[in-house]
Amino acid sequence: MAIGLKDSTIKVERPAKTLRELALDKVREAIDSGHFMPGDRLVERDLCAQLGVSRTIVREVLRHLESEGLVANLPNKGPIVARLDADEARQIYEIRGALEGMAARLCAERRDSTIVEALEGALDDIRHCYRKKDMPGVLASTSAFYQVLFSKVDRHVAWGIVNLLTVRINHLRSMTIKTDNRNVEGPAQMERIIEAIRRGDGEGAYRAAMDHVTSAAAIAEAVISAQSPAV
Amino acid sequence: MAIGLKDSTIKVERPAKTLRELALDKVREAIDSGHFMPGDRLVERDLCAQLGVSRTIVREVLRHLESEGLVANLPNKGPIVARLDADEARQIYEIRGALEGMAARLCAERRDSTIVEALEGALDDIRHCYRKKDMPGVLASTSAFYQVLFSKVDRHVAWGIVNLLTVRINHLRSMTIKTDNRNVEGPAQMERIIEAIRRGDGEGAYRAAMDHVTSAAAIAEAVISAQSPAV
DNA sequence: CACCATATTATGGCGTACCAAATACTTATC
DNA sequence: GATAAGTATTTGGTACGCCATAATATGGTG
Repeated sequence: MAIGLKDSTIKVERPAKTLRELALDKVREAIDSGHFMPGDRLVERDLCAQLGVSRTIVREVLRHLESEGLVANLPNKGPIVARLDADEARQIYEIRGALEGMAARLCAERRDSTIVEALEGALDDIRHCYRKKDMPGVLASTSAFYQVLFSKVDRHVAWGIVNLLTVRINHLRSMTIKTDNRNVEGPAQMERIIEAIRRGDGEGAYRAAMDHVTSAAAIAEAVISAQSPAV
Repeated sequence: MAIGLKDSTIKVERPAKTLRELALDKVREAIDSGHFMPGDRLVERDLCAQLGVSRTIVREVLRHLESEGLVANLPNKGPIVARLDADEARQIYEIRGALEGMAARLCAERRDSTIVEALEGALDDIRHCYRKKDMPGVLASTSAFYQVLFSKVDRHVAWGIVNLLTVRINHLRSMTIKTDNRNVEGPAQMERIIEAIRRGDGEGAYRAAMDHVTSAAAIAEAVISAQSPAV
């Protein structure tokens, strides 16, 4: 397992991550864990101190996050954690719907039983995490579910984009999965995706994947409008 | 004032671009103009000299391009201009199809006559550039056409992604538009998109946009397999 | 002559110090 | 009390230096 992308060799994934990559992960993690809230200023030298790295690194990390859309840069004022408004969130969910629907369709058309098995496995993980109330686990295994969808049909570019977008709505995701009934509705929708793929119904798989994202988006919309009554 | 991220106000776009942004544009331009070829090493200190900026800037630029996928970083060897293989190009065209199809559908469903007018205008530009054999102009006005598609339904996130992907296949694009008959086939396909939008046919607009990308992808595939007989 | 160990070089990774310009915050003066 | 002047704060940008590693050259030894 964990075949990765294309290396047939048995190389160690990350022999030595650079300090920059470590710092990047830390800051990203800090943002979507809520340690840095949207709108917070990210003062370079403060980050240097907190991360224990030089300004060079911090600047590169901030640029990277900026190009990912997690950080916004106010001219002559510096970087802040990007705010996510309802409209942007809506667009992100919409794009995910289009891409995940596409992947689901391709999976259905490929008629490969290992796809169904892998998806069932991921779905089991999700249900298991829900039962244990392991919410980070739910997020991770949900991502794993979709990763199967994309990687089984070798769509790593699309998967990269979905991942990029997902980071930006991560805090919304953690709220949507805690919603009443999402623990049964979510897996049920994913089961429908699997069903459509199993019977080779591309159109049905597309719609099922789309439905899943759409309902998540609806919950997210409710959440976002509840938490910011007045922008 | 300055509500935050999206300014619908009439602010001057770039009163003062930072040096870093200038350098970023320069390098990006150098890559897709072919000044730097895929596989070329991008030695930091050389770039400093060529651009006349400090290493800090160069590094930030390289990181940015890396996250855009235009530059790849070989561990312990440094950055090179990313190679684009046929499979990746195929995936990029596929994603563009999904997103542009989505935008076209939304345009059709909105039933706004100004959309049709704007698209006709852009298409006229394209035809005009073809007549003048102004190939960079064709590329630019084709982009403008699609930008209308996305911006008229306020999908700037999707537009951003399409743009990101487009940069990576830019040299392919410049070859596809030079293909025999593309100067009549391309505009004809775009006309069909407009027609579907005009009659409010969402599904038709989706398919027409998809067709246009698909045929471009087919040409690109031919080009890429012709220019690299053996990888 | 073949081969292995040791320099040298090129380059990325990382850090420090410094300057200039813009913004925000005080303070002093009238 | 309001305004002008001065002072931090912080980014944008530069210059330089150090270390680690990989590739290449060099040289010595059997």
